[in-house]
Amino acid sequence: MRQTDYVILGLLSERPMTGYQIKRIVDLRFRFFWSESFGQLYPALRSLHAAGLIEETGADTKRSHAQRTYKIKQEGLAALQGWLARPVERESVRLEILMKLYFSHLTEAEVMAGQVRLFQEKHEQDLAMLRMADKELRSIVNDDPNHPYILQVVDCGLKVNEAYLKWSREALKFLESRGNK
Amino acid sequence: MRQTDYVILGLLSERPMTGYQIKRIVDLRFRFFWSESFGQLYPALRSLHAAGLIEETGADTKRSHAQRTYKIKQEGLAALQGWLARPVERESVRLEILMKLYFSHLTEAEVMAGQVRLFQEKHEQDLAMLRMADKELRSIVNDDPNHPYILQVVDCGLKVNEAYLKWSREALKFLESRGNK
DNA sequence: CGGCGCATGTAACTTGTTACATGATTCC
DNA sequence: GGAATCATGTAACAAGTTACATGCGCCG
Repeated sequence: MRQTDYVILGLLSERPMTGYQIKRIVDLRFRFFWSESFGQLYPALRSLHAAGLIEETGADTKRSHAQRTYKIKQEGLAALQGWLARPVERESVRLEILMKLYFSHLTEAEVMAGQVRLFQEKHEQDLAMLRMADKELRSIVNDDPNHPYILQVVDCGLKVNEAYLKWSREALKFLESRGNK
Repeated sequence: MRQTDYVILGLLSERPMTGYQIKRIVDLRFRFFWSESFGQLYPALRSLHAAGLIEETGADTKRSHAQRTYKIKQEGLAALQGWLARPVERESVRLEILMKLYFSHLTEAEVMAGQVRLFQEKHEQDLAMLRMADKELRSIVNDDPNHPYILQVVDCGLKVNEAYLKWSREALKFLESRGNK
């Protein structure tokens, strides 16, 4: 069982879904701390099905590219709960921008400023999306037992992205002052 | 050329080094935003050598497990500078703790609090190391043209880890209040 | 009827980790 | 001479991406 398997089980614990829907949700909601590709998702769904942790609901599973909606089974939920209780194994972060910046005395400050501006734009977008999610969730926080937990996740995103943006502004100020020399 | 190749070129641009020393530096200084394993490093050193971007300095390269000290060549420096100027391609973050938290209405709040405490401890360590690096660098900021840039990198680490810790405290407060119910 | 969005799937490839084997050097 | 640390290397595996092929259903 890989991390991908547990992400799938988690999302299926909310409601039955297709692989495509899972991918959409990961891209939208988990964007700032996770990613999955179809190349991981579809094989993982097959193997979870083969392992009896999820089942297919609905009709025509015969056609080759028919829509497949999966539903979590008791066994799947148990596996998910086991994972939730086990300590985190892999926390991976790779920020190419920081590696570049580390060596950027070898290049023009103005070039590096361009890199930081792109970084800043990306995280401004993330922050905007997180603020929207936060606002919406707060208005329906009591509708579902998992909403308060999701708010915590969003809050981490808010804080980290605010830190990124604050840093971007300062780094840009520094690089721009260098560029003028 | 992969990301690993450029990290190696970057470190060799400071001074000649062995693969082992590169690994040590990545583990210590880049810890909070990067990682490399020996399984990547040694083959990468070979291929950079074969490509003529780095050269071996020193004597006995005949023995099988002899120490190999590599030095960057002009071509290597040019390749590195090219990479620095190209836009960032891959920015990857995977925070298992947030994925777990997202689904943690399915488990005991006290269990999840344990996960957050581990996260908190890890980032307290990172922050302590970053604060030390910051202090030391500030005292010798004019000794080397790359020090001001490295300070920027450290500053990003400081801000992000402070955000993580602030979040951890709040998330713990939330989870502990849930646990008592 | 053409394009778009939904949808599934896989093969080739790249990337990264782990475990292991080996050997050199230093210091007690 | 034994332990720790420095040091190199690889093979097997695991994880992840990309590019491509297929096909459905809806809307204009």
